[in-house]
Amino acid sequence: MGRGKIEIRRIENSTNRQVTFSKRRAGIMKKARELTVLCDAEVCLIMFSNTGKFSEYTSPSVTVKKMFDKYQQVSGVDLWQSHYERMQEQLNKQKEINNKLRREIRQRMGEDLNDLTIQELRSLEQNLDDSLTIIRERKYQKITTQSETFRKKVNDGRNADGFYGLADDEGDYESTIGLVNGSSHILAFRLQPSQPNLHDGFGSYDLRLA
Amino acid sequence: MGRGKIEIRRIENSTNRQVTFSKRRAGIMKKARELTVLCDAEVCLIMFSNTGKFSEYTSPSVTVKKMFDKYQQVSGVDLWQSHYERMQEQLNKQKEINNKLRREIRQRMGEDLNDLTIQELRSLEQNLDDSLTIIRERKYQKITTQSETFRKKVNDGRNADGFYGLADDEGDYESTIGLVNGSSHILAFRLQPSQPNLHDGFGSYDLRLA
DNA sequence: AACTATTTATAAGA
DNA sequence: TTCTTATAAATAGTT
Repeated sequence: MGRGKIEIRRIENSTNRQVTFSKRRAGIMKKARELTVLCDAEVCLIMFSNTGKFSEYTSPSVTVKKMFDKYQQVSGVDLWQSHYERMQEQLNKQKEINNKLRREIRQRMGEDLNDLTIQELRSLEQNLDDSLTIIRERKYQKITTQSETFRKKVNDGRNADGFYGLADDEGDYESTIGLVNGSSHILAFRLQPSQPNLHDGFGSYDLRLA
Repeated sequence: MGRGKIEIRRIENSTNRQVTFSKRRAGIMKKARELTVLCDAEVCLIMFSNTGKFSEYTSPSVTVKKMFDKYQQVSGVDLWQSHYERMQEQLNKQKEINNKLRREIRQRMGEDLNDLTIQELRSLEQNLDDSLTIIRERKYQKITTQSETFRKKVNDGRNADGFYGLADDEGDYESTIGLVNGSSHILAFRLQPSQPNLHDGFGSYDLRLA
């Protein structure tokens, strides 16, 4: 459609090619626009010239992103795949680590011990024994500090009529603990009071489900 | 360009609209193809008809995905963002859970106890004490079973010349355990021998780094 | 960037 | 749908 017929093959003259691109780009964009309006269609046209120049037309009713999403749906091609897979892999690794940590904790609670060898059981026992020593020490240390503080407070105040020994204070704490323990939830002693939003749909903290 | 001139406005007759879509779709695709060849351009054309029928043309030198990637680069629009963010969020949640689990384990090892109240310390202590009881029980049970098996094996064989008591068997296991313990790595008792590929770049099992 | 001879696309009809 | 064809539209080559 012009002064002469042309073969559909690459235009070797660079200037000519550029000019033809401009003309035909305008033409095809007009066609896209017309198709959109006449036929109530959704059209997305993206072009890069030889020289990297970018042009696009998208029907007013949609966006490139929407067309893209739609394209994925109908074509079955998952355009995210490479991005998605990489992240999915990371996620799976995290979940795997998660499961191992959960198992670790379960074993430290005396569950899930069947696969352990006697050596491992001994090692675990020793580890727990050592930890228990440290924790007891810490507890006593804290109790002592706190009862000191309490006694000081009481003595400093106007009613210096009592003496609060270590045993009595321990008794007071005992009753407080009653609110916390008794739950069989594995993380009860730490997570339940202070971390309310742990159930996120990816894996709750119920380690028995892991 | 036809028997009569038409206005560029939605064709109300549905059949007509369909027919026109078909014809013009063929036309625009031909144009896209010609533009690709003549001008050495990259073209991506995606269309959905009124009725949801999908058609596309992509220059042979590229793919739809490449075109979209390029589109993102030049347009600045990040087409993956929403997907990416959703996954990133999941990943962060997993990491957070992981950190909590790691802390849980650290505390069960007697570390990171500073933030715990006395009640929590007591609860932890009790929990560890109970667990220890269970683990000891399991260990003795396993040792007994194993020494029974061993004794039976020896007695069943031709040299029924010895009696192996519990203490002796334990002694044997003791020496084997020597290979496992002694490591201060937190998961030594379980993970080191059987899970070699834990260091994945996202966070090693050294809980002290968490 | 305009012009215009010509080719090409397509609206309407069959 | 597909083909036909009169006519509108696009555009190659030119200025």
